[in-house]
Amino acid sequence: MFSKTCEYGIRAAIYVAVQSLANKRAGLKDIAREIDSPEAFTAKILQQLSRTDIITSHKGPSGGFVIQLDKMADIFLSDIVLALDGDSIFKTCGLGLKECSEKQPCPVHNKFKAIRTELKNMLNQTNLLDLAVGYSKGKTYLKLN
Amino acid sequence: MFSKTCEYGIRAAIYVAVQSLANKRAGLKDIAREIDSPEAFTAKILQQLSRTDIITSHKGPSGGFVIQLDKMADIFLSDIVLALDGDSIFKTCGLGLKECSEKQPCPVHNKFKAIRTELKNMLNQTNLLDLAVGYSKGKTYLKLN
DNA sequence: ATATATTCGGATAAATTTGTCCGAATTAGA
DNA sequence: TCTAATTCGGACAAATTTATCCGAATATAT
Repeated sequence: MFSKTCEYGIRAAIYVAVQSLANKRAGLKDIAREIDSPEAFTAKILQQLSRTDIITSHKGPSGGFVIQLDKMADIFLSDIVLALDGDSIFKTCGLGLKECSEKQPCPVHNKFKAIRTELKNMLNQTNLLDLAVGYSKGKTYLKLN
Repeated sequence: MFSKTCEYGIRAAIYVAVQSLANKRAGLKDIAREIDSPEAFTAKILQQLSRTDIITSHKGPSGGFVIQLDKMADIFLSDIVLALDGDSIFKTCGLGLKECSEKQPCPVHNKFKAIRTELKNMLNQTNLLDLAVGYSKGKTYLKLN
């Protein structure tokens, strides 16, 4: 469904959000440990999320990553997916046709459209604040225990 | 969503079904041309579909690939996906957690579950016969024109 | 029987994704 | 100001997916 980049990215963003809610900066090492992801690779992903203004980074001692509290409810999964995987999951034909449209549909065009619409809606409606709160309450997990 | 292997595989299977409905064998070259796929790669995929008994192959002159007419309505997209991509799309956690379950759900577990269920249902309900008939009627396309 | 057209299967190559390494830049704190 | 902790950015490496090549096996038709 999503690339590894995107999977790690979403998990990292949730963890950063959680820490931000507690007014703490999240450092790379902590993040990688808490979401069980490769550190250097995660660093790259955090950079991307930083460049796309989803998270804020701070260099130097006691540096780390933060998500602005007032933005948190307005950052949706779709924003993260778009930043990391691009819009292919929202647009690309299920059978890989370069041109697939109402006028020239692939054999599964309409059946896929329905599911993609649901996926799109879900990603557009799920924000980081809710995900972070759920995790903080111990209801969800970001790695296996 | 699907791998290239699976995209080509579904398109190839539909084309073979179409030819089978017209009581013709579909040769590799024809298939690759008509679905716009790399020939040698498509050959590998057809082999896999043959080994998993989704299509039948015939060697030698005027050989090629066929789908039994009486099986066609009972071959579903899910069968092809399973044969080529395995069951990961049906099972794997949306955020890549190795253990993700009701007891220990990732933050998007339930939201993904709903969509995956719809996808699963769709793949389980869509058979090759219907797809082939739609294509034969000129309603759908397997490559860009 | 022989020639020919085809699929089969193994090895290999190219492209992409995933992941690592390391020095540079930055910044907080002593 | 100096040191140390951190992110940044570029180059590189490994793994996986996608794709190609070619000889072997097989079957048709002459």
